[in-house]
Amino acid sequence: MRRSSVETKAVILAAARERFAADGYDKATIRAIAADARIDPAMVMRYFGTKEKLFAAAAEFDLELPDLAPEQAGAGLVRHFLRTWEADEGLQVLLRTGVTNEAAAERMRTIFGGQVMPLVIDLTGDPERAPLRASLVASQLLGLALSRYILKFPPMVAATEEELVAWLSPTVQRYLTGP
Amino acid sequence: MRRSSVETKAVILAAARERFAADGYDKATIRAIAADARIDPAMVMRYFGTKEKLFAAAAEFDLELPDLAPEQAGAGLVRHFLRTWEADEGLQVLLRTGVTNEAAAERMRTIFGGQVMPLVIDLTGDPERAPLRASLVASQLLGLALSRYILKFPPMVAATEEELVAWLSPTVQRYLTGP
DNA sequence: GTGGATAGTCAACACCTGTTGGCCTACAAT
DNA sequence: ATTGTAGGCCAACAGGTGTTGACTATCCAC
Repeated sequence: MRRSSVETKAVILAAARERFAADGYDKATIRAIAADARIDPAMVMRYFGTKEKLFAAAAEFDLELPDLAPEQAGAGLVRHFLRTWEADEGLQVLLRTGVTNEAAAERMRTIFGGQVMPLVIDLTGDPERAPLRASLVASQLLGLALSRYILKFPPMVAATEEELVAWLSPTVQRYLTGP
Repeated sequence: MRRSSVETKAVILAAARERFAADGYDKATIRAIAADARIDPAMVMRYFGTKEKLFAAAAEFDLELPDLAPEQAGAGLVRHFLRTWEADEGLQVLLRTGVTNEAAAERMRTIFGGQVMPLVIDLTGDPERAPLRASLVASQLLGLALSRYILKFPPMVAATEEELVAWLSPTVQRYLTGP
């Protein structure tokens, strides 16, 4: 079969995102990704050069935080995070591999540091405690993702979005703006 | 050199715990563990049979939750968790590999489900919501470990034990006994 | 129709993995 | 001193990994 270059590249990237998200960096082999894309492993190298570059492309990700009213920032963040996680595999890719891969961990740090911190400063006007506040928020949000989507604690899997928002919002709100 | 059988086995196990804790299951190779223990890789197989069995031995772990007064359960849990994490590599081993390994994830579920849930029932007398409460506690505690020890968010690394306890206790306390 | 570019395949490479069996070698009991 | 046992090492296996280069097949422009 013969496809256009950009089409094939997109197919490979989609397969890579799925595999990386499901298995992490090491277990997601080039051969498996190529098989998913119904293509020869050599094509993956042709289009992306190296496994690391393919990973970098697959882990492209942006939190895209919306504007949030100060008193609803906690609830808004939790809800936004849950939906982003389910809509975009990028976060899952990063978490699954960030645990054993320093480069992915670094990206995680810049994503949360770089995107949540400005929100905190905007909400509190206090740049000094903003880094810690942002990290606390990240700790709860990533703990949520870990227990619900990765480790799959049954009660977390069974909970509805609204239940989780109700339980976690006060926590996140306090980390953002509380004493 | 010649050591006693039990001695060598202990040396191997110690090296394995370190390697698994630092690198996770896949990247911690038998050869690397053997090199750390200054021994031939074949010895590892001789004493533990297989890599999976070696991992099972290295991931042996118990939370050993203490008795906690109801109104200090949150603070007590956070402090106990932090100290356990730093004293025993078992938790780190489990988290690093549970992210990409179903067997380790299962152990994680039974450890937190099986040990935190009774505490919740004891504190609240409400068995119905106990599983969700325990999972929420786990989400925050594991999120703490993830951001501080694995992803190494700088503000979380820099924070003192007391600061972290102060920030996280209200959260954990509310998950345990709050509305 | 013919040429050249471009999508795709194949087979092999060098390396690393867990795992195995045979071979030493030091010790303790006889 | 001899022997049996148990700790330890070596070399190799079979399979899987990322990566490479030569080769084929298809399309489009002329």
